[in-house]
Amino acid sequence: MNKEKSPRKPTLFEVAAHAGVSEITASRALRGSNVVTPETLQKVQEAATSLGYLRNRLAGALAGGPSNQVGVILPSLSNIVFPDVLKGLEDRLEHAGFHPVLGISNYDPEQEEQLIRNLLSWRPAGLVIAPSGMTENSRTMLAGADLPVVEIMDIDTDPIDMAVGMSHRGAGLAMARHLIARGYRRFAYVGHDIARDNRATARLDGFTAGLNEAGLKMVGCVTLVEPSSVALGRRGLNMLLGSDCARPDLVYFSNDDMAVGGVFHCMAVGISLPDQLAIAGFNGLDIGQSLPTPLTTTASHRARIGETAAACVLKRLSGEETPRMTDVGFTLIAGGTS
Amino acid sequence: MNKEKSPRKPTLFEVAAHAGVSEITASRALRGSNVVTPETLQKVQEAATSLGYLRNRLAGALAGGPSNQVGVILPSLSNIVFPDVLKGLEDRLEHAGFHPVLGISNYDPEQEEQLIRNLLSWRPAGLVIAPSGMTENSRTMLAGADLPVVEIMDIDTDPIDMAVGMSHRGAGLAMARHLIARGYRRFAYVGHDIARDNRATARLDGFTAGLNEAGLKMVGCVTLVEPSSVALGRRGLNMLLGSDCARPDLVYFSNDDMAVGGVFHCMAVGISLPDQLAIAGFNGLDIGQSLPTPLTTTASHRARIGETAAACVLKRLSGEETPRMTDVGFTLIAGGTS
DNA sequence: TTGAAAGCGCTAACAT
DNA sequence: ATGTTAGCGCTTTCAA
Repeated sequence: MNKEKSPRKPTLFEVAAHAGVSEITASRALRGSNVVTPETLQKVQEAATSLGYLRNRLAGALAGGPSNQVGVILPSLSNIVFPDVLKGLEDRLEHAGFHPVLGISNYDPEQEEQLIRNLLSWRPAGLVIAPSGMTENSRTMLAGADLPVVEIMDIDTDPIDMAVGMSHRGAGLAMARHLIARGYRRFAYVGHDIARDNRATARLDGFTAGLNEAGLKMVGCVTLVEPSSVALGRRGLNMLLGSDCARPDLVYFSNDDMAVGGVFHCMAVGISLPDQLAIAGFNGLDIGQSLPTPLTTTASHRARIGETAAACVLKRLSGEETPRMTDVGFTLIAGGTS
Repeated sequence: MNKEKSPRKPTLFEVAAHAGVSEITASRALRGSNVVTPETLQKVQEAATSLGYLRNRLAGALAGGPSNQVGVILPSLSNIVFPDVLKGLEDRLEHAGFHPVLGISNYDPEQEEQLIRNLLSWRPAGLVIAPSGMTENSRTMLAGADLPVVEIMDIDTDPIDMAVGMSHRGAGLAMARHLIARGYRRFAYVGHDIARDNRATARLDGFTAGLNEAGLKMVGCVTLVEPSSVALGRRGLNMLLGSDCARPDLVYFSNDDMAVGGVFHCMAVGISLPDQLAIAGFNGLDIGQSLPTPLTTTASHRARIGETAAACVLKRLSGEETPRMTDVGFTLIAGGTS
């Protein structure tokens, strides 16, 4: 396969020759311009099909035509959160015939900078990024690149161009207030590698602020320097309860994966929820809501963030006005684990 | 932002002029050719930095330079399976400075064909695809495109160029044999939208074949025409047990998401696992293994499939020999739910 | 080690 | 409605 030296792919020139028109007419026809007559359109289409012509967008974009590529930089694909965002993005982009060109930064500003440089070198139509501590260079490149740039997930900081997301600090704060109103007083926290995930940090900040408002503070805290997972949450809760801190009445987890792990730990060792211990998470994943007792959590609208970000790029490209900030909000879910 | 008419980005020509060399020398320097002297290299790099030069790979690729884009077509991003594959792919590609350009086919052959056409029009260096019933046109385009093409997930059919995956039929068969050896006899199945997911179908085929070997057949079967999810598995098991089929002693689910839903249903209604009912899934997800009772399942090596596929593309590009078929295998996990 | 020439395949701009 | 001209910014020969 692919061994015989290919007889060079037909170009627009060949197609035009076969159809008996000029190159530019063939180009217009194939791109669906409405100035070509139906007859020429058909001739060109037939020529293209019979020759097996395949458009070369490299040349098209270089010559000043539009690109349909959108750079997308995400910190990770390890849990379902960013795939959900990507799904929303892809969905909306695909409807417009656009494609995401993907880069994963691993929460590393240096890698992120490298990715930005790399992706921009393809002259994409737009860029969507879930920032991981952008460097000065990163900001400069994006600000100077003259394309729509959407920073996603968080709206707690000022964006270079546009931002779509929610306030993670606000989510933590709302959850704290909700739980305090329900009567909980002795709070503990189980988190994952928080140094790199500043959105989790923002939630914890907000949560802590909520406790402070009521004159409370954490009675215990376990942070494990690993990526979040169900297994890690299970282990984390086990550590927390084994430590000599005051027995908490509610444990706030850095996200739902972790919280589900906490629920499983309780099931395994016979702690009854929510009487003996209450649990809250963040994200509103399917898995948490399908538990025998649905998880108390905050639903983040991940797919909607992706869709909205894509919409912002597309709108800007079509010359429409776009909001600088879009808050997709969050939804507190008062489940059965609290 | 982005409003002032941009003063046109500096091109290689500007960089070369600043460095006092020719365009081609600047090009060679910036691409890390080892024929330029260290002095010229430095001059060029300085010029590039001071001008804020950003390489244009559109032009580079059009002029015959290499592309570092790899088309990736997946059927879905809705559960963690394909993101895991994508993660493996991205990881390996990124190390080589390559980027996936993504398309989601939604298990639809027509969309898939459109995506192939679209992605190929960017003249990527390679293409990785989890096929969803490729059309004749799709096969023709891929066979004629003269680039490395890797079909992933399944190795039960003959690939156009290369294939990386596992035998889903074999996985179903192995699970059936294992369970029969453990003494189970009354099997039922709960599945999701199987018409579109032919890998799930292949597993079921294999599983059924295993039953046949032992002179057994399914005592019950529920198939719900929706994407798989924990919630759906829970619902599916509820329906199965409410139907008038013979009471099964083991339920095989179309995947782990579904199976975990089944486990949750049992927990909720007080069916004890595995005494009253046994459950088996497929994929070996973290969530299943973190259950109070770890799930019996077959681990698929998803990230490894992605990594291997990327490696195949990269190898082929560097002129090395590549295997036509790579079987990454699967691992049966005898958990506590059976 | 460096450079000059020639194009990659297409599209915008300006005719006609 | 169609065509002509002139590049887009780079890299591959081929030469010096």
